[in-house]
Amino acid sequence: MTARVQGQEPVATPILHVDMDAFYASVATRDRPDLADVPVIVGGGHRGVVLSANYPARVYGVRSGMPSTRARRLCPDAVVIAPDHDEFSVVSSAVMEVFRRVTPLVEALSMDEAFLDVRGAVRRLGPPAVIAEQVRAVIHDEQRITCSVGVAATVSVAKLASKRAKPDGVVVVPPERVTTFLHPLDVGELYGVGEKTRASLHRLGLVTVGDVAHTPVGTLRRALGDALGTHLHELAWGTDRREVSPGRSGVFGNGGGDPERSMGAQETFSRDVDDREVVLRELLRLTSRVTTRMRVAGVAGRTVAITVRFADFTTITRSRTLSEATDVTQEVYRAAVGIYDALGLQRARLRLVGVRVENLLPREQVHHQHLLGEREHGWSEADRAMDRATRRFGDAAVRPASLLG
DNA sequence: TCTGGGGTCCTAGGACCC
DNA sequence: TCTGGGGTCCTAGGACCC
Repeated sequence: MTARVQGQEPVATPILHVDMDAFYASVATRDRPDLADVPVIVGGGHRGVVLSANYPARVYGVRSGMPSTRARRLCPDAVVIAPDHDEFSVVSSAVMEVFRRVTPLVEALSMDEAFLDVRGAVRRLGPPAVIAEQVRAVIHDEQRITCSVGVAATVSVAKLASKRAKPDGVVVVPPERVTTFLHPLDVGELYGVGEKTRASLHRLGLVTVGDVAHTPVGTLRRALGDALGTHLHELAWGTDRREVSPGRSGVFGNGGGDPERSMGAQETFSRDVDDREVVLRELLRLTSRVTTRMRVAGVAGRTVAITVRFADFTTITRSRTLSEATDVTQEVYRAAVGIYDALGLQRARLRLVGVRVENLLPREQVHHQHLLGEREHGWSEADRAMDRATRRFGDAAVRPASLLG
């Protein structure tokens, strides 16, 4: 397949997937040459998980997402560093800026990886593989961290290629070598295939990507559902046509500015909790965190959902849709408490609670039927006053009375 | 002292409407 | 005395990704 743009020669492999190597660990140690060859784990507080492990730590089997207790057992000598999220976002922004110097067609998938469509840059900068090396050199010079790049005709193949390139390399997969590249891979490598789906596929006797490719779509759809079945078959042949979309990052298909999104916050208690007052205070904290972010983003939402995780790790979510979208702390909190009380938990031991607001839309689109002077209006004013004070005096300056002390 | 926190999308069932 | 069909909204849960 070749991509064409008017006035430009076709480019066989216009898509780059750039992925930082052990991003958090690399950033955390870039000023610590003494840690270069020492196992390093970022994250992993009390009841936490590993955010990132450098390559020396990975030798011991440490992986990101692993419970920190297990990681320390595997590698007791590892240096554990607390994450500095502010620094991560600064580096992330700088890296994304490097990408945008190459092309405006950049889709950030997360802090540390992005797709680049470079078909418009080849005249200026050279073939995609050359661009890939330039990007790597610039990031290394400016940020002192390494990254790996996959180069291919499609985003899904580019993503798999960057994994193959790790660490600190480039892999180009030309169109004529796509199936040769894909088919020997384990099905678990495909984007969207996790533990459960991999197990389902294994039960069907499908172990490699090639196995999936040579299975009728109908079989896959019956086993995995319409969407996933169809999608995996495309991925297995490298025929997925999803474009790089600079707007939003979507997991499946091409989203293209879909407004249906959510914002939430959740927190694991340092010790399991069975006291209603403690839970409610936490719900208020989390709600306030979420609604503050919503007001900054200029969005409101109609559906309030809470998550409750019990001591045994079973997790439930319950939601309630309001008649009107809101960004008012007290309204979201009232809904959250209503949902919580409806659960009727009698001193159950809770590990975590969370609050999420869904069905977000731009605040301008919320039509207010509230009468002036109604209570809601007062709460909204109070929120905005809090926001202003927070901006001027910082987070600790202003908070609901029940969160004091 | 196992198992974070921020998200997205899909599925399935029930209610409700035409 | 046998059961329609969509379509949309809402809710709950599950799977997945980084």
